[in-house]
Amino acid sequence: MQKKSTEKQFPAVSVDLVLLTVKDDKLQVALAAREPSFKKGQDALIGGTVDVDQDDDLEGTVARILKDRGGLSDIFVEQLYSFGGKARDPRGWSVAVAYYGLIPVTTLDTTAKHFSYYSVDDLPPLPFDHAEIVKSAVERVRGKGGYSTIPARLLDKEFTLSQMRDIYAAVLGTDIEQNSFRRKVIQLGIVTSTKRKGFFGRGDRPSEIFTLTPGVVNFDRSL
Amino acid sequence: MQKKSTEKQFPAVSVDLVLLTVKDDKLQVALAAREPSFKKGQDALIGGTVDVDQDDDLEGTVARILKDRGGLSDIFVEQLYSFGGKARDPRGWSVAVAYYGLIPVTTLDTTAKHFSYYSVDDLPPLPFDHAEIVKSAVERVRGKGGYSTIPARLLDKEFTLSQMRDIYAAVLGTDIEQNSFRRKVIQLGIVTSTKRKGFFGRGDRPSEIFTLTPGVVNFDRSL
DNA sequence: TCAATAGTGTCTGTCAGACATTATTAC
DNA sequence: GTAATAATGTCTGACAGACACTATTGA
Repeated sequence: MQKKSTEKQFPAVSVDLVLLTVKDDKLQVALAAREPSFKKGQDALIGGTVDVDQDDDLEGTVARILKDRGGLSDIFVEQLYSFGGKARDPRGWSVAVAYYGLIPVTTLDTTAKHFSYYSVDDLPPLPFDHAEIVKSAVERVRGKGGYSTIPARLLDKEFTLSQMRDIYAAVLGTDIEQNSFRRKVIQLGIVTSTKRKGFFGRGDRPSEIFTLTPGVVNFDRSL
Repeated sequence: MQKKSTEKQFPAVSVDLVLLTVKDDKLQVALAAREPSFKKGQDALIGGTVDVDQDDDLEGTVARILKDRGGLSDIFVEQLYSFGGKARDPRGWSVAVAYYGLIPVTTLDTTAKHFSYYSVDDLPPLPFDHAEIVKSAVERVRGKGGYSTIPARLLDKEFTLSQMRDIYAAVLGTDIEQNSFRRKVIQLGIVTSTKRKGFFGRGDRPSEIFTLTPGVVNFDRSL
């Protein structure tokens, strides 16, 4: 669509990722020091501009950024919202397509070394409208968390129901009754037993190890 | 962010609106004949490119388009999803920030004259990825419809509970039990009685006239 | 009177929350 | 044995769905 200099001007388009994990039983966001000259060095959302030559689509931009900035691939991400206007960046009209991603803390510990982590309830000052973007992401995850398997993306592939419950409690910020949780995730087929037992939990008694049942993402009943 | 000709190229950014209404007890989408030279005249989503000089932000773009194309203002709209990539428009990399809007059919009848209406379950061929965008919008409205007052935006300010139930049934595509619906919307304070009665419904017996209670948007229980 | 829609009363099965109880390990 | 966590049993109140019933109008 871009042709001559008489052509219409388009806004700058970037992708920003709210990368979330659960660390110390709290929902935390991974931030990275900015690399562009503007506000260089300040902790901000992991992001970058769309590259129309390299990227096939917006998801491609997200994947490229995750690879470049953190050496990460195959991360669960979902589009959040697009923020666009002339005021959000002093350099001019811009559009940020925001995504959020969920990643087990074990994956972050073994790969991405360059991130800083902050509890989502206690953020440092962030540039542009990044604070608002984080807030939206947390709202979305907390909102959908009660009736979807999205928070389970913060777990390793194999997990115990105690671990799963802890993750849900951390994401939702509430206590969850043990038996209700068990009944539900088992009855609705959300998890599948591996028939093996292990000590992944924190207890003395070994617990059954589960995996997510493929394909189950939403459930009607609430937690 | 745009400076010299050595500057990075950005994708074209446009806004597309899925304008929905309930007509003949069916959820329908309003389409307009395209004005740009490319595919001119074909029915497509109501949309246009962001104008960095005229528009303050994306919502401003939506408002301008609604005004220009249909003479409409103060319409309920909500951002849906952003579609971006190099393949969706043969002219090159583009980003469409999609919105959906809900409007009472009475408003459309008295103002916007230039739209065509199609049942969302029986769409004509649409350019670009507009069919996919409509599908997303319908999924979103159906999904959120069961536990939010969003479908009520398809009603006039004053309405009877029968009308409201008809709208919800049309949006969700299901029958809704009369008494459950009444109990719920009244108990949860979703509607407020005007204490007046009228014949807005389709029956012989006059029915109580309600308005939406301001501020109530989501409810925990399902329909 | 009847037809049509508005509105109410009530039963029942399901389920989340609460909480008590039993099971299996480490020490 | 005790401490700790895993897993199960069971009661209860809330509520959605179903459906019968009453109320108020036009014709």
